[in-house]
Amino acid sequence: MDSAVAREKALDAAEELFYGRGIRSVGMDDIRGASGVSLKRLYQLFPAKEQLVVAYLERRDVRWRERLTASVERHEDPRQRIPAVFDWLAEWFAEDGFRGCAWINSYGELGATSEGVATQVRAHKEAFRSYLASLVSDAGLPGPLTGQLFLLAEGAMVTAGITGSTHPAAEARKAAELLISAQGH
Amino acid sequence: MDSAVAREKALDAAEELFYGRGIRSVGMDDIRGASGVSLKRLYQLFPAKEQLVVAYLERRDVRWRERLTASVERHEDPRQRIPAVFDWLAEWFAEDGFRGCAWINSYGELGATSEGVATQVRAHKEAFRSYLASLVSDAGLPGPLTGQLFLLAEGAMVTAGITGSTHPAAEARKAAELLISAQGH
DNA sequence: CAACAGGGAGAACGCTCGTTCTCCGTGTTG
DNA sequence: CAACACGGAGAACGAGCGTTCTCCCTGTTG
Repeated sequence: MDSAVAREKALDAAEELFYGRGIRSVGMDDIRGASGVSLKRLYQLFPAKEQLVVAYLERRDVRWRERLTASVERHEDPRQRIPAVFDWLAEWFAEDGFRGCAWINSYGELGATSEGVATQVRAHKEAFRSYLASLVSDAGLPGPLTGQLFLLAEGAMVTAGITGSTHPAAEARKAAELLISAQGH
Repeated sequence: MDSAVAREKALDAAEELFYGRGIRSVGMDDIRGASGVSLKRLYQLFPAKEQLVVAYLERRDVRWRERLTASVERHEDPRQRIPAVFDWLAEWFAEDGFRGCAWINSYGELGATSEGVATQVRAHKEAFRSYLASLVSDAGLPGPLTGQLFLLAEGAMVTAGITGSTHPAAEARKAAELLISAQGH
């Protein structure tokens, strides 16, 4: 088995297990069992568990933002792209096995003890925020709206994760529209 | 040492350590060391670690909501009470050792594996939401505003926790005011 | 064929941790 | 004083886990 393939299999298993059960409750042996990648190979690819965790967060970040932008950019009109963010959140919340935001969860679990994890989480949130900023700017809306939309999105993710409902996405979308029409020129 | 006193000391230590470092990274022996309550006594008071965790979240919930309401209710005018929620969040975020919302963090860490913790978290968030609902209703504002304010507050807590800044509270307050004037009659 | 590099299975190691147990000292009660 | 309940200190136990090591098989190279 190719080294790149083993790496992907390991990350697939890591993503499913870490996201579904939390990071500390998943052992390296669980990763081996779920991925079929031997411990020896796992430790060649990721010399310590923390590096596997960071790699999991990194790959998920890339994919998550790709999915978001692909969905949002189906709309040509920059004014429609902001509500589309919340529509995509609703789709995400409805997925099987949704358990909240992987980065918020990881931060709650390891933010205080793992610098690598904390850094990944901050980078992901910063990237999301700056994507929102670009949407706000492209729509000709005032910059301070960005932070407000960001808070609504974060609140929706947390609340959907805790309650298991998709409704926060619609609530946040509605609030976003009101904020836009209150502040758009 | 009185049993009630030992219980409070144990909970004091639990609160400081669990909140500051995460729950799984704190051992019962750490609690003993920080509280001065022997292991024997700890296990008399809380037959398993999970029960100590739940008791920590319960006591913190009561105190957190007391502090919030005490601060909010210094304002007589029901219209001023909603912004006051966000002002109090700003004070909370500025406290030494602030590391985000204890319930969101606990949920990220243990929500998937501990039913007791998940239940506590949902109860706390439900209580907070229904307090907001009462403020909205007392101010004569439309019910759907509640969910929007709730999302702003949750987003602010998460973001303040991750970034270490108090600014999300002010952003959320500003957004809340705009939503109120957009929807107030 | 001979030598060897690579990798798999899984045992082993060392540490942490939740929980329980042992031993001992102290204070109280009759 | 005698008997005993209570609680503290900390050892002990058993499980889980991150990480490494051993042993063996297989395929490749000269």
